[in-house]
Amino acid sequence: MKFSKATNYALHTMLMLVDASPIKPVGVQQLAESQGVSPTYLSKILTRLVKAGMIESVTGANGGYRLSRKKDDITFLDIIHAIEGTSSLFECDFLHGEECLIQTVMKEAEEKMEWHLKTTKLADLAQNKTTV
Amino acid sequence: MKFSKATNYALHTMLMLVDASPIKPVGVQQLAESQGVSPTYLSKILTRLVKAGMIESVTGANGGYRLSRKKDDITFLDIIHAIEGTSSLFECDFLHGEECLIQTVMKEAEEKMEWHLKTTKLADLAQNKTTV
DNA sequence: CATTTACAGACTTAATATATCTATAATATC
DNA sequence: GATATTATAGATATATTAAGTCTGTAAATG
Repeated sequence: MKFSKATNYALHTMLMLVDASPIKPVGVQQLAESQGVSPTYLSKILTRLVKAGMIESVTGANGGYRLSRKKDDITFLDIIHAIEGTSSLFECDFLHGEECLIQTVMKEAEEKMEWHLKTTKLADLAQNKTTV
Repeated sequence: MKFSKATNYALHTMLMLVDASPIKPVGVQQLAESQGVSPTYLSKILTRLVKAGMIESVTGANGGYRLSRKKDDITFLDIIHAIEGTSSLFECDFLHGEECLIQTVMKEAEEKMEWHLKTTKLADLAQNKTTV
C-alpha cells in the first residue's frame, strides 16, 4: 500500500500554485519541468484537481493553472481525495453475518490519519504567507 | 491506495487463531474455507506471519497453525507490517535541496494511523477473552 | 510405509499505475 | 482573421504490483 506518484505530483503542484500569483496562471510546462515529469501526464493529473474545483485552468497563450479557492481552504485531504478517490483504505467483503469488527478498527485508524490531513492546510507550508 | 486483500486474510486468520486453542493447531484448509480463499494462497500469506514470529506452524498430520505469542502482545500494526512491509506510505524522491515539508506532513498523518493500530490488540476483538 | 500437512519456487493472470501520442478546442497576440 | 500557444480528451502502451495457481518437497503422524 502506497500513495501514488500522482498524489505527490498533485501536492507539489498545489504548493507551487499557492506560492504563485492568484491571477496570472502558471503553465503546465513550467510546473512539470520543476518536478521532472512530462507536461502531458501532469496535465492529466491537474485536470482532476480542476474537476474537484480546487484550481482553474486558462487555455490559450499565457494560459495555465491557478488556484480557484482561497489558500486557507485547501487541505491535504482535499488534494489526496481528488487524486486517490474517497473510498476506504480497507474494505472487508466477507459475509460474516455480523458487522466486521476488524473493519471497524481499520476505519478508526484511517480516520486518525484523515483528521491530520484535514486539519493541515497547504498554506501552512507556503513561502508566501499573505494569509492571516 | 488500498490495503491488500492479503492483509484482510491475515487479520481474519489471526483473529481465528486468537479464538482457537493455543495448543492444538488449526489447519490451513479450515482457515481458508471459512474465508473463501484457496489454501495454497493463504498458506503463502501465513508463512510471512510465521517468519515474523507471530504464529508457528506444525507440519504433518493434524498440523496447522497456532499463535506463538501471547494474545495480548499482538497488535494490528504487527500483522499489517508483516504483510504490507514497513516502509512509509509516502515517499518523496524529488531533490528539492531542503527536506520535503510535504513528506513531513504525510509522515505525521501516517503516524496517527499507526498509533491507533499499534494500541489496538487482536485480543480486544476476540470472543474468547481469557486474558485480563 | 502411507497419509497428511506445511513450505518453496516457478509460473500465470488480472488489475492498476504510469505514462505517451495524437488530435481537438480555446485563447491571446500580432 | 491567421498563427502560435496552451489546456483537454481519448486511445494506446508499458511497467509494476497484486492475486492466485501448480507442482514438487519436506516433515510429522499413525
